[in-house]
Amino acid sequence: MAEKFYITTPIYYPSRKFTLGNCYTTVICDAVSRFNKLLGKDVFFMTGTDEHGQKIAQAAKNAGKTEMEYLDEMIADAKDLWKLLKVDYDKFIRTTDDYHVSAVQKIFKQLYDKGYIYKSAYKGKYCVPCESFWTESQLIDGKCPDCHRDVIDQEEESYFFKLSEFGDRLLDLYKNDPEFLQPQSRVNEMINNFIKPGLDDLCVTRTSVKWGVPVDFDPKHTIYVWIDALSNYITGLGYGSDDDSMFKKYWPADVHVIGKEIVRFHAIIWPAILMALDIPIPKRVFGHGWLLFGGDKLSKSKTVSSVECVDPRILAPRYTPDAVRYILLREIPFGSDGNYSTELFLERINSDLANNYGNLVSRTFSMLKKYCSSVIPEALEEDDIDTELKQTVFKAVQDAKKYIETNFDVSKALASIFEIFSMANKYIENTEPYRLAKDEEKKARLGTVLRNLLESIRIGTVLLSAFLPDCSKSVADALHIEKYDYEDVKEFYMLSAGDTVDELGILFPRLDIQKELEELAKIEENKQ
RNA sequence: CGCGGGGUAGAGCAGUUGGCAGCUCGUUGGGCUCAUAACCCAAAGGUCGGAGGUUCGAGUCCUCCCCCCGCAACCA
Repeated sequence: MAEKFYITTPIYYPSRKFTLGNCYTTVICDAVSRFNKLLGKDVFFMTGTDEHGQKIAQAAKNAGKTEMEYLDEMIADAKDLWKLLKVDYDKFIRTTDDYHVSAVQKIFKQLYDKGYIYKSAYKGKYCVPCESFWTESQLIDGKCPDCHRDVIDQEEESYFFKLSEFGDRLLDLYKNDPEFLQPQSRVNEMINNFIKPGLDDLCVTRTSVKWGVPVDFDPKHTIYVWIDALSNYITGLGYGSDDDSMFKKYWPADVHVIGKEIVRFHAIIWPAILMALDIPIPKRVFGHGWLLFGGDKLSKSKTVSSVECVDPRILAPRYTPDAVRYILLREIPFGSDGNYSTELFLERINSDLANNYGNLVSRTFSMLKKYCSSVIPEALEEDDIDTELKQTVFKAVQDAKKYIETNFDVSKALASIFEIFSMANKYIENTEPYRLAKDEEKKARLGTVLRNLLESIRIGTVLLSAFLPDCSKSVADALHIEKYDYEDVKEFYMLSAGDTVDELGILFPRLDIQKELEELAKIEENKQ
């Protein structure tokens, strides 16, 4: 039976439309998911939305809608976005789904029955008009950060989760399984900042927030974000429902991919909840860096400069979904932050997609048509230079797998694949097929060279299918590649000699960057 | 002294256990002509944030200082 692989994005909060930052996390997961499918694994990839809480209720009210009307629209938009970016998830969970709500109530009851949840009082600074609690550190000049009015000390009856009991077990977890939290630099941050000073119990219900899952045995309490949202990773598999076969099959998760801002919740609170429930903890938590936009985090809370156009809904149709996926997957180094700018995006399209990959495919197909009537030739010989090409290709194949499997390092994996195309471009220069074509006696050599090029393109393209599904499919279709399988990229000469390849258009037209920047600026102006 | 990350060529970044400072893009020059003014080769460009120290030798180890950025517990 195929090895299983369960990967998740966080569930996003739809209080605003999703940004490129949400796309980043999701596209990483999609690429890792697709790559593991390529490796033959039984993959389950889940994403979704966290739909409860004050801000959703407020956003719905502002829009003059009921919560569900508001949410259904936001979720439709989110799903359109994932479709646009070719995100091939297996399940989309909404925390308003019935099975999730009832499972969360069961989880809450289980924790309560086991003695991990108790009733007490939450003390905090309360803003009456905003109906919100704030911490000391959130206050601005001692006033409410939202409306800037005075806050009062207020107590509220609440249930608490005994997080404080799990410090030692969490330390053991990090110690015994150093791979658990990636990148590992975050482990120290967790230990020094949170565990060493001592964990406090966690307030897990609110009476002041109505839009949420009620505690079934004490309905004036609403289950607050932690237990509701984090549980999605297991309720989405049917945990706490009548049919938990998916849970049995796929849990524990192979990886939760998250942004670094929520590492704490996934490396401390979530494992503690699972420990309390006697459920195995996920194998890995990967906290990726941020897409920085002119030095700032590309978040929904900060306004994006109007000169720059960063809406994936505009970029993907204009420059292809693959191009958007490429910049997201390639530009951010493993575990740290990466810079995004429109200029960089356009330059990457030109240098990597158009010049390197697109042009390689274009010139190879063109020569094949001119010199071989588009018929795939046999490779009848092997020179040193051919061996060198093959070695580079095989190394890239291994490296791509290694980077994905050990670190989810999509950026380096993609760089490895592009090594193949760079090498193939050099190979053309060094073998000069256009010169061989002029000499009838060198026909066999010409055939070998073109065949080796086609095979390199085939291998690179199949690997690329995990990252850039559209352009790779065009190339694969033209070459009549039917199945995408990692086993097939470990060998040369898998294409059928004598088969005729199809015509293939330009994959990525070269862009005039100045002109595009001006065009995008115009689009941005018209939007306002 | 709260914790952590970072300061390396015009830009974005790599630099393993200390051993000739690298990569990509851009720039400049040359080559090729199959190709999307693409491709290939070469060159220019860095006092590795600053000051001390250890060492035969420090981007790398130690000390101090400066600058940038996150986190700091209930912000989804």
